[in-house]
Amino acid sequence: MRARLLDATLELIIEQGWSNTSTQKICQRAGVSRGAQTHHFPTRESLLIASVREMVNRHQRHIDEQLDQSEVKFTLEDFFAFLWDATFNDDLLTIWVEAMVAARSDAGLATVVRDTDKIAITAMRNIASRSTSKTPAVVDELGATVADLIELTIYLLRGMVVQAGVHKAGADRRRLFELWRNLLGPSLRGFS
Amino acid sequence: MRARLLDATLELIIEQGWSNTSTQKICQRAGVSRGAQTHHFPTRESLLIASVREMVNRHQRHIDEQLDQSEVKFTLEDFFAFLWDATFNDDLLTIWVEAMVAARSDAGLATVVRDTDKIAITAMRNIASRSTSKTPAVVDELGATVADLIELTIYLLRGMVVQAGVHKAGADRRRLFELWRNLLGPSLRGFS
DNA sequence: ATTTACAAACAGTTTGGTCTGTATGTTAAT
DNA sequence: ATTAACATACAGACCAAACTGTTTGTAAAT
Repeated sequence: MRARLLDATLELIIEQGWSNTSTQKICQRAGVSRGAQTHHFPTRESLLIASVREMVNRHQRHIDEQLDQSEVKFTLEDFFAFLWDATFNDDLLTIWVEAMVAARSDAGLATVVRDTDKIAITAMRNIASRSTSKTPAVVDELGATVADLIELTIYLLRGMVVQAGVHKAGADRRRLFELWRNLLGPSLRGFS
Repeated sequence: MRARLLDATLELIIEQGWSNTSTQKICQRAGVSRGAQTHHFPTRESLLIASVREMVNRHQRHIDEQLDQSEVKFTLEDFFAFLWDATFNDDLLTIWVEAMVAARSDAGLATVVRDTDKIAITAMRNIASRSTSKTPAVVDELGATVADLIELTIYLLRGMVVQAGVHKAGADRRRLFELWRNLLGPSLRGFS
């Protein structure tokens, strides 16, 4: 029942956006009474936050499985492919951007988002470290670290997600992302 | 009176976000009766859209002035500095991101945003062409064009804006952006 | 005299949160 | 073994607030 509520919430955030996701719509879609909802989640905010947390957790578990599987061979190519998938073959980042934008004008939500965001970014770093050599220190003469490049890439993808919300066609985005990966090539060479 | 409404609208979008910007609040802040508001802008959407248009136009005028002034000396460094300013020393992009995210779940708004977005991006391209040599064709062996690099940069900045909404501190963002500029350097070398 | 600019009340809907009620346990006492 | 006390999970009505859009009214201007 909790699960049904969380699922319905995520669906609605995707379809109608953060602010158009009301508790009433959620209950209707989940086939749950409003009473049951308030029992499990006394406020709207707690429900939305819980749903986002749930999604992040699911994704995290999914990642862990995938990592445990491939164990050895995990190149930088793989890492970029992974980032792309997580961004555009999944609604994770769309929901996350919705949450971040909503958090800008909601102090309570902002603290939650801040914390989860840091966790997510360091998770990315850890994944990347599996595809690089042991010490992810300075990479090139510019003073860039692998962490920096990952952070830039994440920002880029977020910007692309915002764009994708309006311009559905994505062939060009794909090309641009590969271009970016190639631009990073020189800085990352010697690592993979 | 129209102007007062538009100003109040933009202020509220900044402070409280797109969806929390109601016509009532706008009227209250602008010191305008609700009757006057409905006279000039019959629907909420028309008012919000008009305010965004107004902001884009103001910015455009501002750009034109600045360009007419500097006329000759306008390097790529200048261009990146300009982009940074337009992004973080101005609320333009914050509002624009709010609009884009809202447009994802509002078909009517989406068409407006799409059009304005294309105009804005080509405007950026034109500005950049003032700092590059005449033919902005393929730049390097990767097949990147100047337009591609600009588009990537705009996406990056959008992602950073989303981030900035939650993490106010921006020293690190500044550093990352300069790193980005330097990464693009090799591809742009020979142009400025 | 007719259009324009503004004012203000109103209607209808939607919202989030509260409140009361009910059914199903579960524990503890006798 | 039965009863009393309490907790949990759900249902649904209710409410005050906020919202958008409409409508009616008024004053000024051309």
